[in-house]
Amino acid sequence: MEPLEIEKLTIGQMARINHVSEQTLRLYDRMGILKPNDINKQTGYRYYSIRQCAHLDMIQYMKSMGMSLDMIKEQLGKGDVIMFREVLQHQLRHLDKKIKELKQIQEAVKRSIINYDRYLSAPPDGIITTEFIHGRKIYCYSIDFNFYDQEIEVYELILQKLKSHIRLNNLSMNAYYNVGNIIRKPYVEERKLYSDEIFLFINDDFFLEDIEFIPAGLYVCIYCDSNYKERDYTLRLLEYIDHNGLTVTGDYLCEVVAELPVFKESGRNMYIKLQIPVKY
Amino acid sequence: MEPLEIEKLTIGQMARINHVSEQTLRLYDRMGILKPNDINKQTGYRYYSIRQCAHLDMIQYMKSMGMSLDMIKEQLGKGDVIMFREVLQHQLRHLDKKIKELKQIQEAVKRSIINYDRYLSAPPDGIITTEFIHGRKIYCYSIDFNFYDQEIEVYELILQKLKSHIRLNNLSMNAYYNVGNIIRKPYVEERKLYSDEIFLFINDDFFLEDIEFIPAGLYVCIYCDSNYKERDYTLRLLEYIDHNGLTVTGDYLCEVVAELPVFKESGRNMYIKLQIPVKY
DNA sequence: ACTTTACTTTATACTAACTATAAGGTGTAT
DNA sequence: ATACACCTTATAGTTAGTATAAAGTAAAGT
Repeated sequence: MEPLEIEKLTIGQMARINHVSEQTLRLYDRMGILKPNDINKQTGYRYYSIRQCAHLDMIQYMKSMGMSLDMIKEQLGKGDVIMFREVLQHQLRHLDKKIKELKQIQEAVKRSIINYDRYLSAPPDGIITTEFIHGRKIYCYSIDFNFYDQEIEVYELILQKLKSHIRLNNLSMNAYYNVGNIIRKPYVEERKLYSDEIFLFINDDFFLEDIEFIPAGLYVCIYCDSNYKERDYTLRLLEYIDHNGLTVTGDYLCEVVAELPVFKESGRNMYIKLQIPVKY
Repeated sequence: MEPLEIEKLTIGQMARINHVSEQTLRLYDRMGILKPNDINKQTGYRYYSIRQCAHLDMIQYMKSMGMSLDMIKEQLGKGDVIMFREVLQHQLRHLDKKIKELKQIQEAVKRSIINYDRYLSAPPDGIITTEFIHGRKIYCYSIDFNFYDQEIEVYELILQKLKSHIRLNNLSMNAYYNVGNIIRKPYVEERKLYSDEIFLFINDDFFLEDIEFIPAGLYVCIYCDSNYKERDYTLRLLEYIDHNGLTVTGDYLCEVVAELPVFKESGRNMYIKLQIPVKY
């Protein structure tokens, strides 16, 4: 360790022992947060006193609690002890909020990875499978026309509406990517493509009114790599049911398995799973 | 809701339905992240297709997971599906680290508030009290000279060394503000001010080797609003012990109760509590 | 057709808390 | 005397936008 002259630390020494950069110290000087003890009028060299480390410590401590330099300057300049406590309390609430936000994001990333793996291991496009699917909870959102009467572009408008709805009702955006549409059992039985609802899958810990439960059971499914094909594939699924003499036992669901990164800007690029509950 | 021409959304409409600002869309255009579908050569007006909402969604989704715009541009441009999963995994670890950091800061703020309250309710400077104090854990750090032989300015140098030590050993900076110095029992019994160790109080959940346990017991204490007075007040405490015929039962501790915001840049401004365990 | 209003364009500057660089002056050791 | 480490200021870059100005355009009302 270099020998230090305790009352005349150069900017470099001050920076080194406090683990900040010289530029940072110059910035603090210019901002009036920490002025050097002494400045040589001729050369402009800054000289700090070792005692100023305490001040710098305080700055770093306040900074570590998420305060801005302006706030710090204000607090240090004012010196109101009671006020300082309030600032700390406020900081505490702020941190709480931030941690919650990050945790939500983390949940979203985790679910995204799961979806991704589901996509990678999913049967190829166009294949009809019979699967046992566990019970799920969904939140339905009504639209004022038949989804299948419209051009596929209208899908975007519906999504926008749903997003606004979620925003307005302060619902968590977490579930957003697990969206789908539903055809109620009577229409399925009539072989009629009629849907005026879209839905979101809901996590168990995400509580909300108006949640519907989709029971576990056997489903015939078909996977599909573009929502332009949905209509066609749904008809295939219904044909399969008729051909095999199955009985429809509930609502049809079109579930988005994965929304893929859109590489070309030409529209949604998704892998969807069309499913109808049946019994033999 | 205004009527929208699905294939020719102006920048304002596009901004509104996606809840971003027009400037943001212009920025994305300039950065090449999201180019409008069509630009009028004469007027320069940007026109977006409703299908581009999907692209914007993806951008916001990736952003919500903490990716920078540059990363997003790279990912969208490259279109590597497997790579995307890795990016998500990386993001997950990154978020974990950030959450941990925030929690640590939160702990620090909480302790700071407690210290503050302790300070506000503490007896005034110079008063000698007798207190029962609970058991505590400390981490000691040796220095190579007698603390009391030095000018008080050397305290700063010791703190710097301690900070470096903590940093080098990857210890949590959490405990930093609860620092103090210790005089071992034999020296106290000899009424000699000799200390070559400083210590940090350690939370229960902060595990580490070389932790010492300071037992619970009765202490005579004196509070002190400046470390310039420590020597003097320690002598007063020893006099008090002699005068009342008490027996010293352990090490002397000088504990920093609160490090106050340093309002003037003239040095540390702290409230300390000097304490010696005794029996009658 | 004319005006008003709402909307669009570009360019520039600002935010926060630094970091990086250039061009030039200073301190000290050999 | 000179090499080298260090210091100075000034300027620009970073991120992901926001704010503003000055000027051009579209649409609606009259």
